[in-house]
Amino acid sequence: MKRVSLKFLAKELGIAEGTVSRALNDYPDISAATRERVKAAAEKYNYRADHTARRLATGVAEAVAFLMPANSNALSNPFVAQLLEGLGQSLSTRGWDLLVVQARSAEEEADTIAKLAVSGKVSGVVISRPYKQDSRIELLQKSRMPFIVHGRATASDDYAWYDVDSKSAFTNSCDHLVSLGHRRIGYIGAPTYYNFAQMRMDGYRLGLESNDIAFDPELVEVAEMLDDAAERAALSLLRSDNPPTAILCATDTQALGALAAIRNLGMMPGHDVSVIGYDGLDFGKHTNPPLTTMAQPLAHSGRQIGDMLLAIIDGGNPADFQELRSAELVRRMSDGPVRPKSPQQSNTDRRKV
Amino acid sequence: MKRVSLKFLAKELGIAEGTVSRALNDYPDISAATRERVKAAAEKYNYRADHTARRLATGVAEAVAFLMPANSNALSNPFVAQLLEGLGQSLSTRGWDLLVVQARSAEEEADTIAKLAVSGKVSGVVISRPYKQDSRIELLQKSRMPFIVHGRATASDDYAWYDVDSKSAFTNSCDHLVSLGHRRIGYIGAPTYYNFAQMRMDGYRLGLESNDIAFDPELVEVAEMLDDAAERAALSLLRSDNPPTAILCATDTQALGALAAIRNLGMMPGHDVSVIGYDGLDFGKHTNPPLTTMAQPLAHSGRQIGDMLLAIIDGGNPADFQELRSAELVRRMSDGPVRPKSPQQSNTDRRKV
DNA sequence: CTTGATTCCGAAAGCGCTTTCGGTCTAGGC
DNA sequence: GCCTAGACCGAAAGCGCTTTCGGAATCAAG
Repeated sequence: MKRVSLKFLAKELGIAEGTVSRALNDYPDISAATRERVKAAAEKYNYRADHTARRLATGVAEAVAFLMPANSNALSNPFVAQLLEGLGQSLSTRGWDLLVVQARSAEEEADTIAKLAVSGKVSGVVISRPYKQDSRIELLQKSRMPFIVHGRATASDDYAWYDVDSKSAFTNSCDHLVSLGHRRIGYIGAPTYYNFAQMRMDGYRLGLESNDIAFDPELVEVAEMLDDAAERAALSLLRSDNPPTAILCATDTQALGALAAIRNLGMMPGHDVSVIGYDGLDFGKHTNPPLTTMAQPLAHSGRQIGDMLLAIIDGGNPADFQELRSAELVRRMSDGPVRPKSPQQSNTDRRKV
Repeated sequence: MKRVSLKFLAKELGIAEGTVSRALNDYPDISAATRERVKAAAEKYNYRADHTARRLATGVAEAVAFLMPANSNALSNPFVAQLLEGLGQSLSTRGWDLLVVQARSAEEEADTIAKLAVSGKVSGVVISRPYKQDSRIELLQKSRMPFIVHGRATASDDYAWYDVDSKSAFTNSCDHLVSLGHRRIGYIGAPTYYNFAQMRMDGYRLGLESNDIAFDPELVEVAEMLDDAAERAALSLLRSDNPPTAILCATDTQALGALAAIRNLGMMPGHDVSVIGYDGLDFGKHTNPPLTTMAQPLAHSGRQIGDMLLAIIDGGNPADFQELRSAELVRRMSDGPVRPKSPQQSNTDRRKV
C-alpha cells in the first residue's frame, strides 16, 4: 500500500525522472521504445502520479467545485444529489475531483466564491439557482474562473448556463388550464430575487395575456419554497371573495402545500380546484391526489453541465455553452376541468397514471 | 485578484520566508512582536497559504471524501444532500475540503476506495449504507485511512460509526401494531446484503416473538428500495390467502409503494390495512394518507459524523467513536386499529398531524 | 569524412509552502 | 567581564512532480 514515486520508477528503469514524466505524459521527444517501457513499468508498479505534486507543478487543479445552494430544504434536495451524481460522472472521465463547498449563509456566498476563485483549489465552478442580479456571477467573471450556472440570471449573454425554459412551461400550463375551462387562475410564486421565480411568474402572466385574461394581483402570492408557507399562501388565495379555480405553483414543494390547503378546506384538489406544480419530482406520484407537474429533464443535466464546464476550462468560449431545455407537462390527478357552480358534477376527463 | 505568496510577504516585511511561515503557524520560536507584525501584514494583503503547496509540504490533505452510495435513487436522495450539508459545516470549522467521490458501479466501490486510500487526496473518508460484510471497511482499515461509516456492518467493534437503532425501532413498531390489535403483521424488506436491512428484519422478528406471534415467512417480502418494486411486493402479500392487516416497510420509499398497492386494491391504508415506514422523510406528510413512519434524527447527523471523523484523524481511537441514536415513531394517518371482520367500522383513535 | 540537422534524454530549476538545523544575539549567572 | 543558556531568526533542504534547456548521439547530406 506504499505509494510508488516517480523517483522510484526512474531508479528502477535506470533513467531520469524527467524522462519518465515526459514518457508518461506522451511528450513527442520520447522514443516509442522508452515510452512503452516506462508505461509498462508504471503499470506493473501501479504508479499514479501524486495529485498534489502535479497540481503544484502544473498549476492546474484538476478539480471543480459545486456551490451548494444556500437555503436548501429537505424537499428540494433531490436535485442536489442528482446533479452531483451527474457532475461526478462527467469529471471522472478525466479523473478530476468534485468539491462541494457551501457558504454559511446566503450573505456569505459571494465571499465564499471570491475565496474559492483565488484559492487555486479548483479549475471551475458550478453554481445554481442564480438571483436576478447575481454577484457570484460577476465575481466569477472578474476573476476569470471558468464557471457554469444551473439556471440563468437576467443578463445571461456572456456566460455559460444550462437552464430549463420554465417560462414557456408556465405559459403552456396556463393554456392547458384555459383549455379545461379555467379563467380564474392563481399563482403561488417563489421569492423573486431568484430569477427562475421571476421567469415562472412572467410565464404565468404571458399565459394569461395570450388568453385574454386580465392579470389580477389578488390571485398572486409569493411564498418561501416550503410546503407550509405555500399552504398558508394557498389558503389566503382560496378564502378570497373571488377565489381561483386553479393554482399554478412555482415548485412542487409549494404545490404540496396547495394540495393540503385545498383538502383542509374540505375540497378535492383536481376536482374542485386544480393544482399544477413544477419540477416533476418523483414523490408527486404519491401525493393526494397525485400531483400534475411540469417535469424538467434533470436525468442527465448533471452530466451535461459537467461536460460543458470541462469544455470551457479547455478554452471554450463560455457564451457558446448555453443550453435551454424544455419542461414537459406530466398530468397526474391534480388538474381537471373547471367545475361549474352547480353543486354536483363528476370529474371526467381524468387520466390514470 | 492576484495571489500573494509567502515570498512576497517575506520580501515586504524584510524577513525570511521560513520565519513568516512559522509566525503564521504559531511556532513558539517566534517572538510575539514579529508574529503580530507578520499576521498584520498577512491580513493586510489578504494572504492565504496555497493549499496545494501546503499539502505537498506537510503531507496532510486537509480534505475528506464522502463516498456516494452506489445505487441511490431519487427518493432516497434527501439523505445525501442533508448529510453533505452537515459534513461541510463540520469541515468548514477548519477550512477543510469536502470531496464527493463515486464508483461507477457497486462492484467498483472497493476499487475506488483502494485508489482513494493511496491517492493521498484526503485524510479521511465517510461511507454509508454498509453491507453485512463490507470490503470497503476492510480496505480502509488495512490502509490505515481514518474513516467513519454511516450505519454499521455486522462486525462493528473496531471502527467508528454513527447509526440509528433501527432494530429496536422495528420491534417497537411491532409492539405498537400489536397494541392496536394487529396479529398478522407483514414486512417488506430491503435486500439483506445491506446490514441495515438485516437489522430491521431482525427487529421485526424480535417484535413478533416478544408478542408471542409466530414468524410466518409468507408475510415477508424482500424488494428493491423503490416504490414500484415495493408495490408489487405489497400486492403479493395482500393477495395471499391470509393477508396481513398491517405492513412494516424497511424504508419510506417502500411504504409509498405499499400505500399505492392498498389503494389499488380498493382499500384504505390506515383503515383497512396499516402501513408504517422508516426514515421519517418529510414528504410522508403529503402522501395519501399521510405516512406513519419511524423518524431517524438526521438533522445533525452530518455535522456529528464530520466531527467524529475529524477527531479520529486527530489521532482518536476509532472504536471510541460509535454513536447509536434512536428513531422515533411519528404517527400520521397510515396506521390504525385492526379492523374486525365485520364489514363496516369507522376508524377511530386517529391523531391529527 | 565533415557538417548540420534531428532525435532523444539527462540535468536542473522551479511550483509555494514547511521544517530542521544551526548561527547570532541578548540576558543572566558566576 | 566571561561563559552558558535561551530566544529568535535566516538559510536551505525538501515534498513529488513538470518543463525548459542544452548536450550527446545518430543520421542524412555535401
